[in-house]
Amino acid sequence: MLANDPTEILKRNQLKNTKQRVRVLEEIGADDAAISQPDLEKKLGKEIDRVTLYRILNAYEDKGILHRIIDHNGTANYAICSSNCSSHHHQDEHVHFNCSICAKVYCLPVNVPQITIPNGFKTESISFVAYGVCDKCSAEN
Amino acid sequence: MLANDPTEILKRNQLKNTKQRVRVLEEIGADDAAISQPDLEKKLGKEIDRVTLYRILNAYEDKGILHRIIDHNGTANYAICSSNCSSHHHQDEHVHFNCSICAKVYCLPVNVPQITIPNGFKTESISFVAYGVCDKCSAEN
DNA sequence: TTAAGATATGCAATTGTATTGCATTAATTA
DNA sequence: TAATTAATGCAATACAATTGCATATCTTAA
Repeated sequence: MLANDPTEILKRNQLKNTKQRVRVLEEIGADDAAISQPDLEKKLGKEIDRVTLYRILNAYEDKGILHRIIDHNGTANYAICSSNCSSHHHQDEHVHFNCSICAKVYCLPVNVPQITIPNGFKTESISFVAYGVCDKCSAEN
Repeated sequence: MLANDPTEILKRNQLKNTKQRVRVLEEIGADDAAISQPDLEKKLGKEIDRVTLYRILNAYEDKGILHRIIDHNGTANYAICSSNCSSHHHQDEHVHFNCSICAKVYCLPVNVPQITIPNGFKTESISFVAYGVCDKCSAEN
C-alpha cells in the first residue's frame, strides 16, 4: 500500500513486475541522494545485465517514475520522483546540487525559480544544478 | 588588438600560439550558439587530432576562455566566455537553452536567478539549462 | 637568426558509456 | 496452466574520453 513500494509503483505504471525492476527501485530508493548510472551498475552489475539496467532506467524515466539529472561531468544520475510526474512532464522541478568532492547529486528542497525566456522559445523542462561542495564534504575539510 | 582575436587570447592566457588552437577559437567564435564536441570534431577532425581537440578544449576551459555547457544528453558544448572569466570561476552565469529538435545550445541574455541553498552547501557555479524548442525550430513547425 | 628548452601534437592503445538485434526466459491472463 | 506478451542476457557494435610516448612545433635568449 505504500506509495513507493516497488510492486505498487510497477503496477501503477503497467510495467511487469520483475526482480530486476524491483531491485533497481529498491536501490535508488535506498539512497538519500540521486545515484549515478556507474554507481548503480557497480551495485547491481552482478544481478542485472548492463543493457537491462539501461532499459529499465529509460523505461522508468519515460513513465515519470525516476527523474534523470545530468551532472557536471555529463553523467546520468537518477532519483525517484517525489510526486505526480507523468511521461515527459516531470513536475518536481527542484534545484539539484552536485558535489565536486564526493560527486553526489542532491535533490534540494528548493524550487527552480521562474525566468523570462525570449520570444519564440518554448520551454519544456528546466535543469538547475548548483555545483560546489556539499554539507558533508564541507564539514570534513 | 581585438579582444577576441585568437592570437591575443592565447597570448593573454600564456598559451602557445599553434594553428590548432587558433582554429578551435575561430570555429567556436564563428557560431552564434554554443557548439558541441561532436560537431567541433566533424568540422576540425581533418585538421586536428581528436585527442588534441580534447586537450585544447580542456585547456581553454581551465583558463576561462571557454565555458562548457552540458546539454540534456550529457554532451559537452562550448561557447566563448563573454567577459572576465578566470580559471574555475566563470562570471558569465547566464541561462542556456537546449533545443530538443536541432540540439543546439543557446546562450540566452538572461542571468541565472539567485536562490537560497541549504546551510553547509558551498556553491561554486551554477548550470541553468532550459530544454525545449528554440525559436527557429518553432517557426518551422 | 638560430639553437636549446619547453610544450603541444599525433598516433596507438585502452577504458568507459550507450545502443541494437536476437534468442531465450519469465510474467501475466484467460 | 497454457498461450501470449514482454523482459532479459548475450554478443557485437558505436561512440566518447583518456593515457603514454615519440615526434614536431613554438618560444626565448644568445
